[in-house]
Amino acid sequence: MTAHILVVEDDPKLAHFIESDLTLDGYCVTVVDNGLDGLSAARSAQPDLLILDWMLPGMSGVDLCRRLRATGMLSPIIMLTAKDEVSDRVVGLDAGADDYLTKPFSMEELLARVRAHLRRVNPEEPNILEFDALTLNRLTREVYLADRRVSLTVKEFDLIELLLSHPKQVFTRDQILEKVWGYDFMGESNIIEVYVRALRIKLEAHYPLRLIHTIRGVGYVLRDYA
Amino acid sequence: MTAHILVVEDDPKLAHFIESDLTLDGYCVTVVDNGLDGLSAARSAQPDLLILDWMLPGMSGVDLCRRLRATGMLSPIIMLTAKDEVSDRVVGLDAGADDYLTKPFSMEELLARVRAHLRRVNPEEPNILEFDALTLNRLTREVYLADRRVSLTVKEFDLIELLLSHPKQVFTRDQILEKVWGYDFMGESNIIEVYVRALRIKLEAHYPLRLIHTIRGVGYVLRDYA
DNA sequence: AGATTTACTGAAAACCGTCTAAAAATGTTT
DNA sequence: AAACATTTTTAGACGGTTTTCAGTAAATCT
Repeated sequence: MTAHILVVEDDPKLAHFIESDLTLDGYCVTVVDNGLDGLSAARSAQPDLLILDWMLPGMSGVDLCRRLRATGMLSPIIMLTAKDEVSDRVVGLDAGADDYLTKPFSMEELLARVRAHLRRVNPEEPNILEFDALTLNRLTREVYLADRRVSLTVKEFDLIELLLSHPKQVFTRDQILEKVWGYDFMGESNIIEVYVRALRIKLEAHYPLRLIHTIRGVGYVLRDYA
Repeated sequence: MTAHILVVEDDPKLAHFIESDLTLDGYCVTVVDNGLDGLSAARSAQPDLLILDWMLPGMSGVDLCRRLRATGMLSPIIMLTAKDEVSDRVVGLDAGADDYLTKPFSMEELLARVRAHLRRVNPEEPNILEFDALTLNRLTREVYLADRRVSLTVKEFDLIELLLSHPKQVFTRDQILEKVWGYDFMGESNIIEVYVRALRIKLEAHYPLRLIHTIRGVGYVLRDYA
């Protein structure tokens, strides 16, 4: 789920910066400090994105990039370099790099590019969610159940969208409260029950099967069996 | 289980804010107000994460950080500072800090970073646990025994989850009470026996082998031999 | 073997979570 | 401003879960 990023950087200080910022942004990060290790790490870990330094001991970032592309690596590659001549840039892109960042650069910039590339490869979450006879369209904010449109309020929609985003996965009350209502904590309230009931009434009015199930003491799930 | 956090902060007001917020988030928090105490507290308590103020009486946070790293402290360190010059940031990260927060900051921000760092160090546990014919899915909160779904109550689930997290490891009654019930102490009660029995009945109804074994005088184990 | 400790069993009691319906509060449209 | 829709709160009923209790069985020790 969370994207895995491989960083090949021999400057320990810079490597540490990059690692901590990427990690903070929620990525799973692996750092190695030379080209050979980069090659094997890339092959075994199958990262979703690679960040390679131009200059590396053993094998240069460009060579590493070329060899990875030659052996079928498709994930986006961002090159880091101290030089900014066009010729170098051409060499890098020619070797198969997708992007090119010249030192010094800000972490914001790196993070922005990482996000952009990952978004491109990993198309954002689908706009259509489906489960059993349920279909939800995030763009039109419409929900259909067995080809019949079900009209929902905002909160009802957000709730079913959450459940539909991970069918069969049990969501705790706290998770629901946080995702749908944005509350971190909330002293006793049965707002969730009220909305689950509203949804059930609307869904089960024209469909015989219960889809939203109560997991007593925990929360709720979307699934097609009892 | 619950992460232990050491806070070294000499401003009593800020220290109190941090302590109460972290405690509310479920962490076990220790607060000291100077570098020397911080050093000894860090060595004796082995915290999972440290929050150090940049400016401290006696020993600065940077020095403290450097000395801790020099003596093998591996836990993530978050520095708090009023300055935000890049040079300081570099000095801090250079001393071995993992992160850096400039005052004033919101508690949400601090909590988010704390969570992020702890998540990195303590990689979350697997969602699927298996042993013998038993399979437990933490996301769907379902337990299968020999391809047959076993429906469990919350406490039953939590108990089998604990046993399943370390098959063949004997759990004492106290451990079970703490992990499943959250009780630290409890005058005589046979809740555990009652729940073990409930689990055995449900599991052994369709499976011939006893998986939960009693270790007399100690507690219980999950294993496939007597 | 008998005494003593420890665990198991079955059922009742207490407790708590969820459902339900309706009213109150809030927001939106006409 | 009135009418309507949505969101949130309130309160009681219901039922499953959790816990306690008392009696029985099994293991350990003398």
